Amino acid sequence: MNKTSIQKIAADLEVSTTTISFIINGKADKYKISKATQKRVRDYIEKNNYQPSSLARSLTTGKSYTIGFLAPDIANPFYGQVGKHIEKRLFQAGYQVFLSSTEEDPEMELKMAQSMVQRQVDGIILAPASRRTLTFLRKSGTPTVTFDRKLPRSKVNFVGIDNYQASFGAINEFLSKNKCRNMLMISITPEVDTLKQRIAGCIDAFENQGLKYPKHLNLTVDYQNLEQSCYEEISRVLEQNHSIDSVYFTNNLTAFRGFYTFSKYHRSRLEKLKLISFDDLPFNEISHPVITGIEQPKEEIANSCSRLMLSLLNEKKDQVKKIILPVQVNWR
Amino acid sequence: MNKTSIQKIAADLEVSTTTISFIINGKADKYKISKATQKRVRDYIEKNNYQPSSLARSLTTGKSYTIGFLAPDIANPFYGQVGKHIEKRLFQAGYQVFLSSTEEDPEMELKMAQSMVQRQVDGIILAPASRRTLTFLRKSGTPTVTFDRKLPRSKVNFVGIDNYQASFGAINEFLSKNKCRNMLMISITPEVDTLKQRIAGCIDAFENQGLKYPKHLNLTVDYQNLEQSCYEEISRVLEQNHSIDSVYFTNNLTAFRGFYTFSKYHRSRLEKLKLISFDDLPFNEISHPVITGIEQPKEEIANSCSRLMLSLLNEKKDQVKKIILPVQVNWR
DNA sequence: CTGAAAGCGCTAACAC
DNA sequence: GTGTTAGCGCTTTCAG
Repeated sequence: MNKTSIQKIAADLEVSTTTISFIINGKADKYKISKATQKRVRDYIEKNNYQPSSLARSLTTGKSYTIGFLAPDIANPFYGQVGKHIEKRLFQAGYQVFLSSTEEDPEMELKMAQSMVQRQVDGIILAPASRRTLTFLRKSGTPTVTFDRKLPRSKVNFVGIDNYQASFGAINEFLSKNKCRNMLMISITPEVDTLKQRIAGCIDAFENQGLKYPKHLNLTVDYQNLEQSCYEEISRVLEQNHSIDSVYFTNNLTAFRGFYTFSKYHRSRLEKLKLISFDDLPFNEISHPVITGIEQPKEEIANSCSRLMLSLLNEKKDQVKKIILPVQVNWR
Repeated sequence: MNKTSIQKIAADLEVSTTTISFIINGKADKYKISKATQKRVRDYIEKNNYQPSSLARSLTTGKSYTIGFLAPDIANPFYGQVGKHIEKRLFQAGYQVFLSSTEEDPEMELKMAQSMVQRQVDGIILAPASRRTLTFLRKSGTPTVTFDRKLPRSKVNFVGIDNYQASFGAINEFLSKNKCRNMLMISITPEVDTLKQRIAGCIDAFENQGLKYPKHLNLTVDYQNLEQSCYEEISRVLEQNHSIDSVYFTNNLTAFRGFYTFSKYHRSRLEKLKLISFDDLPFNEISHPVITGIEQPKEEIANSCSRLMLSLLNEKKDQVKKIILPVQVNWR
């Protein structure tokens, strides 16, 4: 059992705790601990499977070498990938990352953030669902990097894309390429700025083409009840409107579930539609029909978040950075 | 900044640390702290945004109320979902879960497990990639629950399915239903027992039907290089063999990537095939053709893991449990 | 080269 | 009802 402690070793080996601490932390040579002592200590550690307590260490040093990662849903391909890459990156830098899903719930998010702060994470990377969390983090003095979502007028480090521009650009080009006019747009409840931006970008792209976006085709489905809600909304619109010629899924959730609905219940309509989605799932490539995808640079986002966090941690400059990365449209 | 401590409050408010500790930990009434004092302390805490240090608390109490979760890949739908549910469950029980991806790498897995033990997690739930990690965990005395993968002859708590039986049952029924004889089987490098069991189940199902499984159709693709490897292996077999009538994807990775390969490069062949996969992705339902899925009860697995862990934590009985859950075949 | 000792923030047995 | 105090396991300054 993990009862070994630095004191015990000290007692058993009749050396002082200092000596052991130095050896464990690679300062043995610096403090010129004799090779013999070093070996004795190392052997003992090896033999007794001793694991130094990070807790105690963190308590003394004030650093825990842990980073919290909060996203709405770790099982979502986008957040999952970003999280995984960040984890890998920071692990290489000596940090352990704690991933958690907030389920898009402000209470939950705040609680988790608090819990992490209490555990003295050195920093937090998050796709914020609520401003309260951010306020809390600022007050607590925790180095924070946000990604994916930018809350209007908040002064906090950010890594992500320009949702408005990305959406505008892609839809603009889409409209030039295809003679589509009646574009169904499917979004989840757009409390988050991200989705509002994407929707606005689309509408403005229509305008830019001298068209007017048909407002009744701007659908919102319920995040908590995606399958059912998709089915109802899509069916409703299809019954009313026979001239839909294209669909814009504004994120990967609506892309999959929306496509699913069409595929299962409105297959005949599907064939004739031009499809485009924000976020690009591997699935987009082999669906029938294929779906053009606006792809976020997940790995780049993860890298930037990691780098930014590390620089925050090391350099302590509290200048706020916004890193905006380009998207890539995969036309199909 | 987070410099407030219980001592500081004590000094400022001229009460003792004990009093504050009791109030924070909900023992105020038990120890009959006066309402007035309680209020003063609570107000102070509120106002100064005081966050008690879990580190210090854990150090004293020996409990950290954290659980580690290790899986090969959090971004994989199966592990991601299981992880997410466990997280939710245990969070309700007052525990925070730390999810991490091991990338199927024994070194990495061990390192992460060690790091977690050093942080004094109260327990670890993992889909083990290597026995070393398990040995380490046993030695360290950390309550451990494994899921998904069972290492032969290891005495450790386990939650999962019977891969052999599930595979056998499904393929057996598949063979009765469909007149298939030439079944391509696609697996990733089956170092893990899980996949070996699934393969064996399939082969025995053939035998059970009085058939002999055509060994050259048992394909193995490279986990690290899935896309390329799938392409090469599948193409190679298809060139040699024109009578393939069905495909068995032995996990969700080969299911998606295998289907992808067929869809992109061998579409014409795909139409005539009967498909079945271990693990059932939402995608299976709307692919063309559809894919029958052997579905693991992800939520049940998560629940059982959580319950088992909690009972380990509370009851301290070290009797080893193996919980085997049934699968469900979604015929399509 | 090594040891003594203070202190990180909190809990809880024991005192008053 | 509230205070005192001894740890929890580690780091690190200061002595020797």
